[in-house]
Amino acid sequence: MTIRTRFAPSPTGYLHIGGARTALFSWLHARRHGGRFILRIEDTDLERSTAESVNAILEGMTWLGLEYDEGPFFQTRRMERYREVIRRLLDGGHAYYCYCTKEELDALRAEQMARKEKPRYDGRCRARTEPRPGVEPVVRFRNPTEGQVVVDDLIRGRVVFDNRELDDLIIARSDGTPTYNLTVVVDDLDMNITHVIRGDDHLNNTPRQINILRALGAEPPVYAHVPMILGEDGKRLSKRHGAVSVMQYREDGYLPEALLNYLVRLGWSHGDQEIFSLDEMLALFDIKDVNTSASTFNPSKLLWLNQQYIMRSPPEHVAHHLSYHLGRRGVDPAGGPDLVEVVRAQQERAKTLVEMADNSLFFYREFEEYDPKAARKNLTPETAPVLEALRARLAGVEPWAREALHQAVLAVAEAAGLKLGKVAQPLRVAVSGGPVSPPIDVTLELLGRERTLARIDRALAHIGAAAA
RNA sequence: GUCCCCAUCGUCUAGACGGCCUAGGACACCACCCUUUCAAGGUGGCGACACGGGUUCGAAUCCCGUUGGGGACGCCA
Repeated sequence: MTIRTRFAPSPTGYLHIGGARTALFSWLHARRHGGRFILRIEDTDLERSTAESVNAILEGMTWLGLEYDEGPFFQTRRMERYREVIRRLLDGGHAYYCYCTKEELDALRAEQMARKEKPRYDGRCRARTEPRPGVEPVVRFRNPTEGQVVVDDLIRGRVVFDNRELDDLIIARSDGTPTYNLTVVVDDLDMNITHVIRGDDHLNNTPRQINILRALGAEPPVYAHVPMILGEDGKRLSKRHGAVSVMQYREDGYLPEALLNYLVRLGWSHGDQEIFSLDEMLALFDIKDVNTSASTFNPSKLLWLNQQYIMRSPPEHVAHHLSYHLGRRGVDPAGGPDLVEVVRAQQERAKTLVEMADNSLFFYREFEEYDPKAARKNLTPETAPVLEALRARLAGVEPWAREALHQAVLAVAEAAGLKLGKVAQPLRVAVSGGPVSPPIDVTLELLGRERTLARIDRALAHIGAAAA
């Protein structure tokens, strides 16, 4: 039997970190076993579901590269099917109409809480045969009152629930629309899902779903409940813990592989290995090896991983992603040095693509103003002669290439009796506007003779103006 | 409150069969080295088996309890 997994988000927000990891695990499990990965949008909550969220989720999946083989399927398009199943459950005596009002239910809950009991529906409409005038009924599933439900979870092991702890959950609202626990069961069944890989928060729903499945005469799929991701305060991950939206990480200059790598290591590991290519993940990941305990999201480790990926990835790949950020800054890389070469020069000095883009702007356009501190220290009347000497020397350097440029700068330093740094730093500030850049010879090579000379002139003018 | 789940450095984690663990790696942090800036890199340091009982010749590893944390308890998903 081919393995079929699914990712089933509800479109009430963006694709977040937790969802992305669950999706990754599902995707990995399917791909590793030659199975199929299905995307299903659980949009039965009309109030909160939005088309923008659907797009955001799709966009996030695409950016991460988690391709699905089937879908996206929308639950709102399957209403007929759910109605039919509800009918069947009703006819078979597995479900019944409940005419209790919200007020009654609230009162019941309050009483139970007061008695320190677990609040749950007491089944008072189970035996009702007559409708109650003026009340549109909901449909409740008639949960078994005895026995146990055993979940043999791939991650948690055997978990046993007592049916007495469960109540008769609502499967259809008074307007006739189906609720989550019903739609999930029907869809997983219809879509032949073999492995339900989802968040830990659904573990408690599992026995109910299994009971519905049994009432329908079906065999439950295999379950794997992955532990949650918590924020640094140990609470459920949310906005206040920083970025939780996957697409925000793109905006912040992360490479999708870095995020994926970070996510796969949350709750899973393979010895001491930290870096996993997609192929390695595919070869090594086993859902059974996933941890049972929740883990805390650690932004600084993600940042480190991102830097590792920026350093280790082929420059062409990084350039591809970098051009997105350059574009956001209104820069067209075609108007300057080869972007791939710029990446090569910057690869070891950027933790994010945003940082790299910002630090590379000067290659493509005139910087607005000098970094004040760097200018104050390096563009002074004392350094003016050095810059002039550099200008004269650089004007005639042949070829305009790294080694020759290095020799030229070195020669100026020696002639002035200065250490290399004393010459290189003013030059760096002059050409880049700030105190940081790739090695000076590389920087000059990329910048080109024309721009280099023009910027030295600009720096000289700046010194003159400041002195006046 | 009730039910379910969880528990190794601040964080992510290694830890088959209990002995190889004076508990390993990574991030972060600190120091030093390298260095034309910033980085990268190198070396070292800091730092944990929640607690209490068992079982055993021997427990981070097994059992029980305590404590702590998380989740669920909706006409949300």
